Amino acid sequence: MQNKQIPRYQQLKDLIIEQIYDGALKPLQRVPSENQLVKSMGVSRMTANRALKELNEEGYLNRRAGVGSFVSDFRVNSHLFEIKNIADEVAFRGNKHNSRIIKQSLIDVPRKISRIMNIDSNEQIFHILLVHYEDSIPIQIEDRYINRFFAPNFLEQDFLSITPSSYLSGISPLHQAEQIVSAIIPKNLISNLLEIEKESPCLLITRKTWVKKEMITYGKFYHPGDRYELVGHYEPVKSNKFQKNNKKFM
Amino acid sequence: MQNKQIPRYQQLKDLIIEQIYDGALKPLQRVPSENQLVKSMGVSRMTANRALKELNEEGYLNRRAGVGSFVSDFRVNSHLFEIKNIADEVAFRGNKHNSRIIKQSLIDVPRKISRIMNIDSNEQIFHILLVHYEDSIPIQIEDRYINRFFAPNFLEQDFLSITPSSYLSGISPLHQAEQIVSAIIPKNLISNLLEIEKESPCLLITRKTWVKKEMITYGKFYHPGDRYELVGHYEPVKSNKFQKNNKKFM
DNA sequence: TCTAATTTGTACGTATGTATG
DNA sequence: ACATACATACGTACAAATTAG
Repeated sequence: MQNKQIPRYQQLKDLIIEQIYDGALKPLQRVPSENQLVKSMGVSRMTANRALKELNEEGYLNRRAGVGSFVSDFRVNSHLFEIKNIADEVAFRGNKHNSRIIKQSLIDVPRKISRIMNIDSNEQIFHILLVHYEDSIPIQIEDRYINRFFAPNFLEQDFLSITPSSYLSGISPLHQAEQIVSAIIPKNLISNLLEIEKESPCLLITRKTWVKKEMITYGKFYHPGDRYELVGHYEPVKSNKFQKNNKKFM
Repeated sequence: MQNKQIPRYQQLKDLIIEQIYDGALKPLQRVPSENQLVKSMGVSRMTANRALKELNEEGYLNRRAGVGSFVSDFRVNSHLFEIKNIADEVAFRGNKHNSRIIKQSLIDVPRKISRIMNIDSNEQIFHILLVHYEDSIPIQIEDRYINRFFAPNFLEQDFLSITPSSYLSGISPLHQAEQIVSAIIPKNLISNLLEIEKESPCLLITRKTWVKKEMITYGKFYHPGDRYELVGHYEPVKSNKFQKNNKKFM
């Protein structure tokens, strides 16, 4: 612990976050206990406690009294938990999720994608187009481009058994994400795949995700307007009950 | 400080939150300093610090070193800051917001609203229907019901100069909110007011808000699909810079 | 401009309680 | 019963920011 301007607890946090992002600390792996940090880092127990406590609140770690502190399993639910995995959502409603792969290929970067993702246009990129079903009813079309260096084994994945979102967030937790929601009348290809009338409205979610300041995926997610709703529930954190409940999602 | 099961810092927090909700502590008002709490509550400074620190992080208070701790001004931006005020959004984009009031009245509770809001159907309720414009282009229709006991002076408000959202959250901060986003083709009344083609898609946001476990408002917000987007940007809290920046919104 | 007082921010040391294995 | 680890709590100290005089 050296730097003077940055508080020690923050330096500790940054150190651990860095190791998580670098892969030195992997999901579910144990991180040093408070007392170990006291010895190895030369800080007080309260300082170590604050660092680990805040990392827990921010979703990087899970802590259990009497057990220890562990890196969160971002595959289940990342700290960016607003970004939902469609399969989990369906399962949560007690229904059966499955999917149909329309395309899964390595292609030349389309002009538009090249601009959006800032990738050279004579590079190549993974593209996937698939339909998600809830109890055999189409509920989402996923039309997504994936940086090929981020997920080199993308083509070999079986996306019938694991969703692309789940696979991708297993490689590395997201650092940033952006979602834009709009209402549209989709093109014929989309309405056919969703098995809806030609002029029916759809929710279109355009999502960008980043890892280390680099855009990793860009995708469009189409939902039938009458079969899907984005639900948001907000309440202030009033008691530590909330934090404890939250752990169920980790 | 008495109770045994609940931690003292939590009891302190609950006490202050209660006073904010009861109106004993009003927005912008000063709350006791850490040292005052040490004396009056018989807790240690660290415990008082933890309570006030967490209330700050949760948005109830604003704290400044050398100055003190103050109740947040929920009128500007509540801790449920995901619930945006349309006028602020428009202003943020550098455009001019204005609105047109179609209805502003006290009516018998419609059957459907009675069920949703759990209000006796021979009671009365406020109803407002207005169109929000961004640079004179319709951007949102607000169709909202408001519990008349919560906002007794609702009819006397001039909603051309202050939005209903802003007025309502000035009465009391929200305790809970729910938003459901869907894509629809609106009825003629709505498409006329939004000045869009008959079969154009719209984003429909259905919003419920609660204060003290009681539903205070229920409303539908219609946006032209091609003129409005819900944008969400997510990134993990990596440093305390984030918290400091957040204060700008208070 | 300087000083003192107040308030928050950070940090250390210590102690006790609770949960877990 | 015991050791380990986190949770809470008290006491103390100094630094940084701000305000009042």
